Formats: sequence, C-alpha cells, structure tokens
Amino acid sequence: MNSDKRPPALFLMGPTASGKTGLAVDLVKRFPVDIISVDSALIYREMNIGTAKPEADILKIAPHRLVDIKDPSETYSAAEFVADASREMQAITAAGRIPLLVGGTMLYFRALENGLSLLPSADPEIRKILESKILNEGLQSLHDELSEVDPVAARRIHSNDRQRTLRALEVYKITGQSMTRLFEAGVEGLTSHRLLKIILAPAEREILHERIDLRFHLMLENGFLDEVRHLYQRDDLHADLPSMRAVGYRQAWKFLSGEFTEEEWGEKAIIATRQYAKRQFTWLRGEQNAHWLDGQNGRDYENIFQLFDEYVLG
RNA sequence: GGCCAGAUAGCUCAGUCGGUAGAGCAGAGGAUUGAAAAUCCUCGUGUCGGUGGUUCGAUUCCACCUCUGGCCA
Repeated sequence: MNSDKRPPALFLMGPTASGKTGLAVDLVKRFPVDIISVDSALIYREMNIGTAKPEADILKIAPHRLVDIKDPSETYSAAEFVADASREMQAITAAGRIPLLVGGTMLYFRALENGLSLLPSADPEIRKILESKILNEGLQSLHDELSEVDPVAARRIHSNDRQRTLRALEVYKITGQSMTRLFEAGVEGLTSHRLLKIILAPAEREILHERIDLRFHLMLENGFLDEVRHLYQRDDLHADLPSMRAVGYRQAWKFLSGEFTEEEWGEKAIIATRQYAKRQFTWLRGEQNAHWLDGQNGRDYENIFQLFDEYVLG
C-alpha cells in the first residue's frame, strides 16, 4: 500500500507529563527502534530530577541519544539539534534499526522536519552590544533600528518581543543582509525518512494538570531542591542561562536567592509547567498527519502498536 | 455578649460623590527560523454576602441578619 521506499522514522510528541517516556520504552521493547531525545532540557548533565529525565535503569533498557550532551553552563540551539538529530537518524538507519524521536520541544521537531533557513548562528559579542543598547536606549529603539534595516521582520515581530527583535538585528549585523532576505532562499526539510507522527496528550486538560501536580511533588521527594542547590553553588552558573531558565529550575533558583518564599516557588513552578504545556498544545494542534492518542487507557497503546506494525511493513 | 473592620471575577484586591463594575494573578486561545522548559500577543457578566427600606433607579445610602478577622468583656 505504500510505495515510499525511504526508511521509516517515528516522531512521538506530546506535552510535558503526558507519559511519552513510558510509551517510548514500550515501543523499544516491541520494535527495533532506537530513541533520540527531542528535548532542550534533557541535553543538560546534572539536571535530572527537575527535567524528569528517565532514570538510569530505564536508560539502560532504552538508551536515549542527545541526552547529557551539554554542561548547564553551555548553550544549545535548534540548528545544532537538527544537525545532531539528522546524524543520529542516519546512524540508526544504517544499523538497520528505526529512529524514534521522542520529546516535547516542538521547535526542534518542526525545525528537523521542515528545515531552517541558512542563517548565522548566535554571536555573543554582538548580543552583548545589543543587550547594552536595550539597557541604555530601551527595547523600542532596537525595534526602530530593525524597522530601518528589515521592515518586514519589524512588522512581524512585536516591539515587546525582545528575543526576536534582538535576533533579527543580530542576523543583519553579522551578514549585512536582512533576515527577510535570507528567508527568501527557502529551506530544505527532512527528506531522508518517511515519518509516522504520534501525539500523546490527555484529551482533558484537567487530567494533565493533575499529572503535572503529582509529578512535581514526586520531584520534591526525590530531592529536586538539592539538585538545584548544587547548581546554585557553582560560580559559573547564573539565572540568565538557558539551562537555569528551565521550568522549575528558574523558580527554585529564585527561592535560593531569596526572591521567592518556600511556598511561592513550588506554586510558581507548577504554574509555569502548566503554561509550558499549553504552549506545547498550540504547536501540536498545528501538526499535519499526526495520530493523536489520549494515553489514558491501554487500548490506545494497542492501536499504536498495530499502526506501527503496518507502517513499518508498508 | 459589646465595639470596630471586612464580605465585589477561580484567588488577592480596587471602585462606583446612587445610573448594574476593573486591575494583578490564575485560566483560555494564538504566534513561534541558531536562547524555545525561551520570548511575545489577544481574551474580563460577576445573584458586587442575604432580606427588607428609601429612591424613577441600590452593588453604592439606611436597618436587620449571616459569615470572617481584630479589640474589649
């Protein structure tokens, strides 16, 4: 029924706390799949409890690639992910197995599937200059500057969106060309594999909220605060690093620095997790050709196993 | 038991010199091209505690009642 001769690959997407890891492990037990993590926080070593990283015994059964590849002091990017994931997919396929990409970082999935334009990577020096300009002259002046060099991007990017305004200007400063101009070249998406996309997400938002709550309290029992305390004590880490802005870590950091009370930080961490899940849903609703499953009952899983059987054979 | 202060959106509160009300947070929806667990945008009808009274009109003024604080006994 399927004339597509390209090798198969599986995307397993879903909001945080939806049970992706559990399903992935089940798939590993039944099918010749190897897992690639699609998660901007699991890349960090020493960040285990708060990121809900699979435990060592799970990783032994179901190894995850692209986990623990960075120190919390380092940065990562969607482009690096695309390069890393593509490489791992090729390796897995070459070994006669099927790549299973599992995670919740939807930008990474999107970038991998649809591709990224050829843009320069971040330049710390230029960012520093632009940051200080925001400090001295305000974000609006930066946005005004963007209007001069790239009016199309300036119209698209809201003047309060500090991160995108800065990035668009950075691209111009590095290349001398507008981001809009560079976009015109088009992008090349993933063509090496045929995809089966599965979205695991509770149909009821309330169920997910309960799971988030439950999981957070479990994290606390498992010593989440001590984990953050270790990171807090390192003098090469600070609150503005991408790693320390992760949900939960950011709030725990603020408790340790005295900005939040003990009750406050936990409540705010749970809230931030819910809001993160909501943003993930916005991405997921836009996914094309994906199979949704609620995951609240076992039949769902059976359906996926069957689907997967047909897909691999096809 | 007496006195005082409260009772308004899921929560914390503002406000209406009498014309049925709005902020923050929460929540919902959306955007998303090398920081993405990031960053940003949009969305506010609720017996204004209850019952009566005054009034053309009461959430607002008055009386009583209920509840919650605090003080005095």
